[in-house]
Amino acid sequence: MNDSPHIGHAYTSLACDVLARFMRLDGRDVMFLTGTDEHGQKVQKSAIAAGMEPQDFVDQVSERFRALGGVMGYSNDDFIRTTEDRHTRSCQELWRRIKANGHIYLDKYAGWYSVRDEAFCTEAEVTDGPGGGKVTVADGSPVEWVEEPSYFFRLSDWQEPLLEFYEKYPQAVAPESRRNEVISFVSSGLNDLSISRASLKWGIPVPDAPDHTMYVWLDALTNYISAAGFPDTECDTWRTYWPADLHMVGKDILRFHTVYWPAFLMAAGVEPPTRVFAHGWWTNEGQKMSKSLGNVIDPHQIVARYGLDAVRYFLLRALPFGSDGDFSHRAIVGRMNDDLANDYGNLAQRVLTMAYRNCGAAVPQPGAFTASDEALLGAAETLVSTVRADIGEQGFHRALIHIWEVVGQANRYVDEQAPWVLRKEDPARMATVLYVVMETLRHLAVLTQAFMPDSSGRMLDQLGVAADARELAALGADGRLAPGTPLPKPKPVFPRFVEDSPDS
RNA sequence: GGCGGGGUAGCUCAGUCGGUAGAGCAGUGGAAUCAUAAUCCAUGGGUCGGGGGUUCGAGUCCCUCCCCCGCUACCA
Repeated sequence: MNDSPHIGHAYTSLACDVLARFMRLDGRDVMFLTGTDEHGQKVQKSAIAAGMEPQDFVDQVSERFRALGGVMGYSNDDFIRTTEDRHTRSCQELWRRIKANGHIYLDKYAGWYSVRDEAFCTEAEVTDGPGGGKVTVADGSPVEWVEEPSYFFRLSDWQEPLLEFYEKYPQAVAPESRRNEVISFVSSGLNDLSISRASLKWGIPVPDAPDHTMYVWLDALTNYISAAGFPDTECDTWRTYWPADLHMVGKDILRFHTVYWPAFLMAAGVEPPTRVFAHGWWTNEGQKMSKSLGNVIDPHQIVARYGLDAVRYFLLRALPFGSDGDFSHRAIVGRMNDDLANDYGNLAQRVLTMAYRNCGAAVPQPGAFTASDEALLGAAETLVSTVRADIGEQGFHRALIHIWEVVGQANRYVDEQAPWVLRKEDPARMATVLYVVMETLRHLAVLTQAFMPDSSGRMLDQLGVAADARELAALGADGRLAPGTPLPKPKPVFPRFVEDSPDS
């Protein structure tokens, strides 16, 4: 972390947030962790470039990441910084255990290091750069020659155990295509990994060898167990939450999380996390985002422009989770207006307004349900198990598609039943119809809470659903809306996005 | 070079065990008028990247070629 957060950072934690919120609504005990990794040469260089001391620099940048959580509405339980004491203790203990188990040895490193990638490179991975220096073949990052004493991790010993691990836990790397990549990489053989730098000061000192600083990825990855309480493996958080059920990462850091990290942990005798999900990257209006192009999307700006819940919805609905995607104005406006305002928001508005005006501003009293009524209610009540399964495998976009199938079904039901006709001809039947849709809306709003907490909460307010009756357990026939419950005057929940007129 | 994933309606994409192509958006026509002019219905003659093959029949299996993306390797 050496700069301000952008949409990619926001996306990673957003997915975690939706998952965490959904699990909590489902009665699960969740620990949702995020934070900042603050060590290494890259950070040190950025600090110098900014004319600051490293600590002051990371204080500032970390604060921006913490603030992002407020802007995006994250419900994280902890926020860890790798410059905290708890993390230093944890890292050094992890090192000691790996070393005590015989997996670390001292040697000399002579080779290339990419500061930008924070990775060591083989001779084959570098080439002559345009400016005369050497750069990586992969993305042209400058590399520098490093020749110094270094501690090494015997990664080469972990090829078989890792392959067995992937075999034993088929879900350990997702999506499937990433799992293939990782297995293919590990199968091709692993080299021992340099895990300390003698020439770097901004980092965690190696135990009993203070002139060495720990490799930034060994340091950074360890944050997960630091926050879980390591090395105190008797504490509640550790016993409850480790091994982690999921690490959510961008595809650029897949290897660190699925090869190095489980190997480090196994070498220390600690159980590795059971799943790592690598999500894709965003482009901006079809273009790769980069600082030099100046088209990096700032989460603050899009939230200010479109609203938080619209952004949250769009990011998770626009593409299959795991794929790359494009953020475009046209696309997000389409989702806002079509899915949110027209289909979902207007469904609520049209029905709530009728109930408010024609049923004494209260939840209507339903009569006997017809087959049509039962069909819609059944679809709504079945939804929870579908969505639970989707989210359980991080299929966020599938979950939303399934929810919106019921939104569409409800709109068709309203048109077929035509409660505005029933109002004159059969008010009792109208009350039943309105009740059925409101009960459907209750299910929809409860399920969309994880994605759009604020809007969904307002919709539940308008349905007269009590604050303590909004968990998944309240879904189904047992938790149905109580007829006679007073309703507030309906207000649109999802605003349409109206373009500024070009001549104004 | 190897491995993996793709190339399907104007756009974004679905297409299970092979049976003569689907959704959403956009467009067109209509219905309705409760509602955020929001909804609903009807309407999609696309060589399913090219070519060849298997089959009674292939986006859907096999071969080959082209293009895109990812991982990985190599460059005497």
